[in-house]
Amino acid sequence: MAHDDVHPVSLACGDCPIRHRAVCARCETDELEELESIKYYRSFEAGQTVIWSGDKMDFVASVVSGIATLTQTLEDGRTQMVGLLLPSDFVGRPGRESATYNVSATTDILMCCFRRKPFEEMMERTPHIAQRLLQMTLDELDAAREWMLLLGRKTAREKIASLLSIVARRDASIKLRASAGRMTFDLPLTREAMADYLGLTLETVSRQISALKRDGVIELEGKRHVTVPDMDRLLIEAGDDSDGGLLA
Amino acid sequence: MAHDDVHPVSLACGDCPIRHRAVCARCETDELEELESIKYYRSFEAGQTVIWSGDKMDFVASVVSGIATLTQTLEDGRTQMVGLLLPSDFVGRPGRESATYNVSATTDILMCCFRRKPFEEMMERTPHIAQRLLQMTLDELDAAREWMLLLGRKTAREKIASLLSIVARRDASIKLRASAGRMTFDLPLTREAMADYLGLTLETVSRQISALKRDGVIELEGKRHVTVPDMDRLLIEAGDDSDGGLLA
DNA sequence: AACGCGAATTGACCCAAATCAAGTGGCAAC
DNA sequence: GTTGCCACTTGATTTGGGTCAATTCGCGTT
Repeated sequence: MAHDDVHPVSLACGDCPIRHRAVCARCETDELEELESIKYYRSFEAGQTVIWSGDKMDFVASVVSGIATLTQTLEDGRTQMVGLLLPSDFVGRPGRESATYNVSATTDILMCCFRRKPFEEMMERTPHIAQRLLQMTLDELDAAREWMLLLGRKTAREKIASLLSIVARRDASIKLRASAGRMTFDLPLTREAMADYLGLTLETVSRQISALKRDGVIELEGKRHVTVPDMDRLLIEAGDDSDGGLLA
Repeated sequence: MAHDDVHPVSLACGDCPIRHRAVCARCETDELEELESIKYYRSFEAGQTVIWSGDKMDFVASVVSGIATLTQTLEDGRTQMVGLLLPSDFVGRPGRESATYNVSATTDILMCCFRRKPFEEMMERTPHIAQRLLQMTLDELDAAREWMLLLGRKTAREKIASLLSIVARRDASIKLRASAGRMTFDLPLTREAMADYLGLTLETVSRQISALKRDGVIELEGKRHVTVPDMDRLLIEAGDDSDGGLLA
């Protein structure tokens, strides 16, 4: 309902919290200055839609803070999340006129937007940007492929355990804590969003979370706050690697 | 069983059938010459494994001819295809030591391989390569996301219809024929490979193909040769867009 | 012509997850 | 403190696709 949108704030790139992880990570000072000249900030409230699939999109952007989702829909309303956007993640595709997915804010978010045309031109001239974007895109492709394995072959219980371990791992990496043994974190998603992520119904999500709780794999405080007493146990439930991914 | 591998043939890049669609598409003559110096050909027979997930991989490559698959596996043997590699598609990730997926030849294939280290160095210096690779990777990411919608939300019948329409569309684009009305093509995959692609069992694939035949959506000649009398009908069965994707 | 073999089909049965339908619990508004 | 709303839970029932098992269909070999 609210509009917010174009933001008064103008953060200097040097002070930006995602400076070293976003699409601008490899940029030199002079390149940053050029980016500054084509950037602007927009913010959205939790629940708002950032862009509708098919809409004209005259910018690309980085998520500065908060969480957003990419979703695809069949006409009869079935929806599948195809991307989870965390701080530093990139939205939009250079060279593409219109959006191919719905983008929605899950929490309040702040986005650093670049006007598309100037950004594309700059990308042609600035290998640092194209190189970084390539790296990020390859990472996303890997994530998408892992997700495909989950969607195609895992059971509901394994899907939930996988999602929990992904959130736990991410949370640990932000807080710089080891992702082993006992862990605690908040679920940034509603049951429905989890269902859309995992290709399940929200009822099944709820039941499986209850089952994992009953079996002592997780502990719950309220609906969203999760404690994992034994991370290895959770990883086994997720069905990935028997060895908690210590190698490689 | 057979070994083939390093190929005696040395095709000049100028005469290469995938010259204008592969990772080298944007390269100038001098850049091509440099690529020539680090490239070599390898061929594999249908059914052979090109690389095992986790193996050291000291090359990246383009598929020149034939079809290969990328698959991921859970320890208990459940497998999911996560990529279908057609001529001009790229295999391997610059900057990564070892393979993350199993790559197998579905038909006999020929691959144009580049030694990884020199390729990576060249990519740093040659924006044309990084730019093209970015474009290709973004396309693959889009394909992966469409695939995720299929895996997460489509019914078995819709999955089969979607796969058939993908194959039909690709076949039409190669033969430069309109992809409307009556169409005929060969399935390049076994029932099992289709099942791995779609997150189904091979029995379900077989049953749904029989059902589509029974309902007149497709006609079969042998196991592999398919005729679609009405492409629009198939697209409706696939569940994507009610309007056969005429817009955009 | 008989054999063997892998790919595919078909049937009978079963089960995990979807669907349909009540409830519960927390919290903001009046 | 009552009302209403929304996110979530839980139960009963159905069902789509998986599992197990038997054939069948090419097709190359001898």
